[in-house]
Amino acid sequence: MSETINITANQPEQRELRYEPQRIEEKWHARWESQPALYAAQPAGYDSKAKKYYVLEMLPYPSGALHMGHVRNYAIGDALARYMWMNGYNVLHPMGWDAFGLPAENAAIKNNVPPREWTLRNIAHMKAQMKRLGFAYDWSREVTTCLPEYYKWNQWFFLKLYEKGLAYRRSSKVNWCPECATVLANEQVVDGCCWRHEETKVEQRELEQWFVRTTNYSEELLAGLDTLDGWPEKVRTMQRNWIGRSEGALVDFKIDGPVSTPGARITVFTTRIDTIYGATSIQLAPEHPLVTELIGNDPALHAKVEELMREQARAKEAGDVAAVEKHGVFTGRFAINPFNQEQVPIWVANYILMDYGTGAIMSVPAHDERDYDFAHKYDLEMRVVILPRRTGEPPASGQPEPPVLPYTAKDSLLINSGEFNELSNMEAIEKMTAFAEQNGFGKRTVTYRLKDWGISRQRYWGTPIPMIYCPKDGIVPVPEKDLPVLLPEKIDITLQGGSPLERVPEFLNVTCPKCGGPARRETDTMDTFVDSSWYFYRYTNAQLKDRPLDTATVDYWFPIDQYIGGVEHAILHLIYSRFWTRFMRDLGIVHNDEPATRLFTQGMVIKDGFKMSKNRGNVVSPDDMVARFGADSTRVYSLFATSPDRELEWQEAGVEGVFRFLSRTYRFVMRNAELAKKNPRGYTYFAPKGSESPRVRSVERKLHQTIKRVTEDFQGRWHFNTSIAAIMELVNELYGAESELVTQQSADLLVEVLWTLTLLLAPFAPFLANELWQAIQAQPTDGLSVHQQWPQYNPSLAKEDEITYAVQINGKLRSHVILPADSPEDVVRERVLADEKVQAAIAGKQVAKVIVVAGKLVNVVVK
RNA sequence: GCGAAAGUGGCGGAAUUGGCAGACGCACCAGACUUAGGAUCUGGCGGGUAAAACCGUGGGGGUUCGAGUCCCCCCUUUCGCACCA
Repeated sequence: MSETINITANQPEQRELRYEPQRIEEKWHARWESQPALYAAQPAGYDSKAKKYYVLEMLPYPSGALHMGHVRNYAIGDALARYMWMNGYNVLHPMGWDAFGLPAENAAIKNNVPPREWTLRNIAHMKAQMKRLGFAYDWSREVTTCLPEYYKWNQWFFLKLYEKGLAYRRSSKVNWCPECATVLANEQVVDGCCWRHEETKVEQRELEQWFVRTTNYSEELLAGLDTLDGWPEKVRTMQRNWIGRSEGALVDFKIDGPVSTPGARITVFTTRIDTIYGATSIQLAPEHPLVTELIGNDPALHAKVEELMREQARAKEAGDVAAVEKHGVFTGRFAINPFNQEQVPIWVANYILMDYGTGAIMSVPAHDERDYDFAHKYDLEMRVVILPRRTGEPPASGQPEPPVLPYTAKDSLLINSGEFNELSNMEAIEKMTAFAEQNGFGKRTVTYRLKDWGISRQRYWGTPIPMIYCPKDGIVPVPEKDLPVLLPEKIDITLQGGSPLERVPEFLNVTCPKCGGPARRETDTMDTFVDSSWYFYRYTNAQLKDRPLDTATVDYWFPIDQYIGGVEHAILHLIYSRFWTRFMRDLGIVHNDEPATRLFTQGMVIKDGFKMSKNRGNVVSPDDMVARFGADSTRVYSLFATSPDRELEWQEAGVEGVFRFLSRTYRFVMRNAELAKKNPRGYTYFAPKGSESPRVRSVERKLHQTIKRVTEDFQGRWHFNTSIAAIMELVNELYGAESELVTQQSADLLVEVLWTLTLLLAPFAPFLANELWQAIQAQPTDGLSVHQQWPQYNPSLAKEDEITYAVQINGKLRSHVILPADSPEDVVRERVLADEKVQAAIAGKQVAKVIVVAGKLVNVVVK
């Protein structure tokens, strides 16, 4: 690269014109460090009259070093922040660290360095990298989640959750990752494996855990998605599926024969009560509490049920639940269908889940694929109770061969269903649910797939849960005045046997706040997703000592105008933080329902077709790119290679191309900077006097077209790849017209071009833009940055004077005709038909039609 | 299996509403300047042809004066969901 070639080093006049990003960037980096407020989009107070804009990128985990995915994410956010800043907005653009988590403990074990030290060291390094890359963050608002100043408020929120009944403790089957040696939330299990250890199967363990009642907000979290039209549809769909709302009914089936509790029933959940006359068995989950009683003392049955249970557990671990073969066993007992008083056999089946609905279903093999498979295998009765109704056709009397469609269309028709015959499916659901309710054996209900959020983690490096267990008083919350519950510094971390905090007596042993007697502290810590559920509120006032946030300040800044991050957080972080916002709203400390009105999910950065990873050896280091090409080239390439929503294949040759473009830009501006200095900016428009060259007018037009294109990309689809391409085109045009542009006659325009070019570059290449901006000022610019004003375009100057019409004969391109832009249609038609090539092509034929598309094309249709 | 998105030169990608396919960049080729070039500048660059014609946006149909774009069928890739009763 250029630094190895130094031919011009002893030629001062040329040396000046060589683009040396390292020199420029070091210079501005130092300046921004000493005067951050002038060069980062640092917002005015929350009482500012200026319109606010809160742009946020997801905060990183301080793993050690930035990777290209970070750089891309922040390059997008930074471009937007700078653009909004130049448009006069009061811009909030903060950054912080999602600093708790397991890697710090692993590093502690491996390298014998305390997690805190490891984490803070990584933060220092990554922060330096961010600054070197020129991201304009307001570091006075930095949030680091592993510091007591922050996690104190996690604990405070936990106490509030507990107070409101939204945090509770219970024993339950939980997901356990043996690699992490801790519990995982449902959201953290992907295909039966740990979200951090994709190869590690999650086990099921029975443990006492703290849960947060996210399900209290199921309905609201779902309904809120409809208001988020600034979010990608994909993310909204994923959240809808995750919440999994399902309307249906609970129906009680009495158990036939003797039972220990008189009147014992099996309650099933169904969304298809209309098919209940086709229910030919009841299926229970192997863990259903009634199973033990129903199968009595038969050891063979017990063994069989246990086998079913194991099959189900294995299937869950394997992740591919649907592919597992259905098995079941008949309990020997029967239940009574409350609609027709029929006896139906009760089975236990491995495909029935205890944690959805009631863990019991009515099996309708004729209208449900799964039930059909099962019934087919065990030769159970199938009864068709619903048919498509065809106009004019009498109800079918014979029974079609199952499987039948789960028929739900408007023209469906019930049969074999007693008094409900002849109803359509939808009518039947209404009437049969009402019937069940009136007769006291059923009721309307809604179930959700969303579960409460298990937040206990048996790890050290997280927020201690502020709870105390007293032998006398039971569970006692730590009083607010005693917060924060500090993490002990000296600790021996291993991955075995429960939380490392259990082995720290001075942490574990406390006195009960109620009775003063000896008590035990909770040793589990909080899921780190608690930290990221509300961090963006803290940015609005990161120094606040006595409260997590100041409501008036939050009211000013929220909701976040633009949130930017990876789609991998579509469910986890983005559903927890939506919950947390509602929880805070109900506490009365914020007033918005949703944290962010717009969400943008950027594509991944890959290399050689794969995600960058150390194992694969295809990692591209940002430091290396910055050292070789500079921060500006690295940033601009990450925006230029493709549009921000798409996957980006990192190609070093592409970075070189961008470097060349920035070099060309640098040289053009610098070698004309003197002219700009001598001629103050006074351009209104370049009035054509008839004497200037068309090339000069062409530059003026291109200038305005470029402003238009870049501005529209910011306002619309964020296709910065085309914005940058547009600026490249402008620079190419300038090179072609330079000799005609540098005359005193065109000085006004040239000065305008230099200014505009510099301003257009500012959101993308801030170092270079500031350098060039400074170079073209007549006066010293101390205390000012390039981000003064976004350039405006003049539509009439952007318009072409002449238009080259494409001329087609029968849809095939045959000629071009140049005409004045404002030519009326009949003139266009006339001139085109008079064209030599057109004449030749239509000779001897009859012109049937001439289609004129104004400003673009003419199609002559001939026979 | 269900759902969504995407398939364009050697490569990354342009082409918001149907209107000149391949902008911009990479790679490559040629020329200029040079002692030199991996610097810089200028030009070329989908296939095909001497030049045309002609063929070209995953494949096959269709609508239209005109289709990368709209409709139908199919193929491939990526992502999401997947016994949710």
